[in-house]
Amino acid sequence: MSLSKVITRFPPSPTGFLHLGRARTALFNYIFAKQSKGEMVLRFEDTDSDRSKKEFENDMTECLSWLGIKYDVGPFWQSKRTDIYKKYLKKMIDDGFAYLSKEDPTEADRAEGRTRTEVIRFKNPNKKITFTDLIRGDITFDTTDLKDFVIARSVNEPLYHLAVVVDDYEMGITHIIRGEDGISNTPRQILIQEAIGAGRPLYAHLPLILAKDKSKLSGRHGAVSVKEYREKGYLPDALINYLALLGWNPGTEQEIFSLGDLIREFKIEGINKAGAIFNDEKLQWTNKEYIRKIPLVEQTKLLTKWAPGLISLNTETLTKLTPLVFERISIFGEITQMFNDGEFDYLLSAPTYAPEVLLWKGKSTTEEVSAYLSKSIELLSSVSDQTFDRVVVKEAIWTYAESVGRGQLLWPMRYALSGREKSPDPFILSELLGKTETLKRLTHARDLLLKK
RNA sequence: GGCUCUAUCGUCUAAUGGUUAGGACACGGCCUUCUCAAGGCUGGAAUCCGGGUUCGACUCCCGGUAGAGUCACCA
Repeated sequence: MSLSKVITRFPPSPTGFLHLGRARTALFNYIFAKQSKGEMVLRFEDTDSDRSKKEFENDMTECLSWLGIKYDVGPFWQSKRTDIYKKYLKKMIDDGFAYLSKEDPTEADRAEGRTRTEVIRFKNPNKKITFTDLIRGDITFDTTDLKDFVIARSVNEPLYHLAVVVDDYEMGITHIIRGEDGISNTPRQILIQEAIGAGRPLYAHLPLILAKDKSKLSGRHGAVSVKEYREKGYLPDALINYLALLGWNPGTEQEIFSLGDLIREFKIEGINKAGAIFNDEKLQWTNKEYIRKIPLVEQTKLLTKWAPGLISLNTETLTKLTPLVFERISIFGEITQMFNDGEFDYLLSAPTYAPEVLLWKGKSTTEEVSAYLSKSIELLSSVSDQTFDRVVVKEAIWTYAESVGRGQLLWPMRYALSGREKSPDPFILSELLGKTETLKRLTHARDLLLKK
């Protein structure tokens, strides 16, 4: 039992937008730190100045905050810590753990612009290293295969492994929770730890998030950044929920977890060993579960946010429309899609259509349908416009509709109101449009048939 | 290729020596129904292969096979 406080870290290199795999790593680090009453450090590993961009740093900070993943310490920038690395580098050289190595650039090196003639290499003791992974158990490597690897271009230009080890040591990191692709980096880093006299943190290597082809999920697989999922209209809580369950489960049949639930119930031993394929459909289902729990007023705001063209509708209509939309979408982007597909056009203006479409399955004649419409107009006219809602409208025409065959009336009625083959039912449409507009559209349809 | 990791329905997973191998997503069918959804009911679908250990292996051991990760003066 260690008495020291748990300190985890999330060390992205700002060379791209925050992607799902890294977000999940951050999530596990955060959850683990929180449930241990510990802290998480944020550190930008930007020693590669060519590839690191401020834009990506900002994206990472924003997405983390959007997801609700908070860091307690930092952020740190490795590019600002050169002096610290320099100190360790010099000591390692003095102690004989590293040395200046004369390099003779090969043809390939020259092609890649490596013309440096001196670098700092680690003096490999060539031994076997065994470390315990919290998820996988003992893992042994023979470091001989690593040769005398380069740890810095010069004392002022440290490379990844050196910077990581020094930082983890200086920042008091107790647990390194990272992706499985970090396993092969571990022996190198342990070697450096031993050289600088740092203790060994505990390791936990998470299974990778895989694409459909079972390879590591990456940019070439399409949308993989948190930013893109945010823009598609996913909820942060749903993304968190899905990501957490990809590779971890509580052993119960519970599928929905808030961040708080996760902090409470997470057990690092419950993490799986095998990589997991990222499945958009399950994510969508998860998102849908969350979307449904949003209060109506909030949903209505969301509706106009994702379909600004609806803003001209009055509040009452929007409020009635909201549940109709939310019962069929999984992500907010579908609202925009529906709007662009014209699914709400009937609310904004009277539809236009060819009169023939009013004949249900072609089983009735123009004369019959116009008569059905005339009768329904007559029936609806007697309904008070104060109580013109879906229940009353249904009551008013139901008996008649049954007598002529429901579809014979309901189909042309719905089509006359919406101008679409797929839409809410005619009763809801009537309520949405109001008595005046409903009668106007039905009359128009009837006249269209008579003229024919 | 070397090293390392992994292996239960199509996918995410439960079952840590004894279950008709469970759940979720997805898919099929039925009900409801003027359409599209939603909802209810329901169905099909898995322990990679071969040896052990054991009264008994999804589970433990060994060997295959397959997949993945990693092998930079990137991180």
